[in-house]
Amino acid sequence: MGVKFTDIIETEEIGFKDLEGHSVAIDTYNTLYQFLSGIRQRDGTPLMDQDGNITSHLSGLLYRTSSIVEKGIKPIYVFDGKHSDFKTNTVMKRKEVRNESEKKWKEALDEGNEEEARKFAMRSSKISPYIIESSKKLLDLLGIPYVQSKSEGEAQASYMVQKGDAWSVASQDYDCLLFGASRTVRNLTLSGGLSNLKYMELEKILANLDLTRNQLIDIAILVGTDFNEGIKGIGAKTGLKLIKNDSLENILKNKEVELEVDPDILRNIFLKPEVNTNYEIKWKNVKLDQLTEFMCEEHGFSEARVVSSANKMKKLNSTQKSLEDWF
DNA sequence: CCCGAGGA
DNA sequence: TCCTCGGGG
Repeated sequence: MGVKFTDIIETEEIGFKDLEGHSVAIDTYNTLYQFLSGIRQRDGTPLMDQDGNITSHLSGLLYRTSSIVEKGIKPIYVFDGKHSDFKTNTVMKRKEVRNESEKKWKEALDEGNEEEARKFAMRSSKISPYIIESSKKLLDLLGIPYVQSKSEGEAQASYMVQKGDAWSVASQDYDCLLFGASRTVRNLTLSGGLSNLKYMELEKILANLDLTRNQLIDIAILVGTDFNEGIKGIGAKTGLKLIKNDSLENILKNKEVELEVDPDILRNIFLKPEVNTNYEIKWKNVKLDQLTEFMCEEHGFSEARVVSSANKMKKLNSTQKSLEDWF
């Protein structure tokens, strides 16, 4: 979900050409959730193999990854580690919504209401250990690097951009700005003939709003994040006005309200997140035999489609090889 | 969500 | 070349 900043943050329209040659650290949790909720039949049933294992995420991951590689983008997938204790409430709430939605999905199915069924099926999606493991296996076979975070995936991805190990983060959430990612790309999808890519640059956003990153974080804390509830009645616009004129501590004192967590602890979640600094980013060749074995034999995918996707992956190695040949 | 066939 | 739509696993 992330912090609700839509009302105060402008995004730039960009095209795939603007990302050509760049590496992108992808918020995997975000991406898998999109696939699991979106890739379904009309009545909400996800794609499944002959044994009943869900394959929606493998479908999405294979086709999207190969397509963005074909466009000259170099993906790095970043997986979540252990979430912060302060996120427990958010995680519990999401779990409750999932369970409720699963019930309502079944009910709608019994009533023969496909549209309703699909809506609730989408909300019932959950990322199980099987989903994670099978996704990592597919990435291995495609030769795409992935990095395991110690905490939030977005924190890790943002760190990698700060380090210069990735050019941009790809996520739907605004949280990466709080984590200090200088560049964030939204809607890194292929859907629709014309792409709907959006771009955010932290420096520009801060300059336009005339804020520091610390102030942006304080606005988020007032509005509410995955780690705290926020203050009732304060949205992005109000939060912006308040923080421009006063400190978070003073605002709270004047309003005679308290946060459930100490502000400095919340600030440090964004300013000093636990990250993995020991990772290797290397794009390798597709392991075609193992890929078809895994995707076609084990999970029932069409061989023609898998081979066609594998062919798109050659773009990565061709650009790398030509560089090696040069030196 | 993404693919690909087929029509405009 | 663009768009729609049915099916994918």
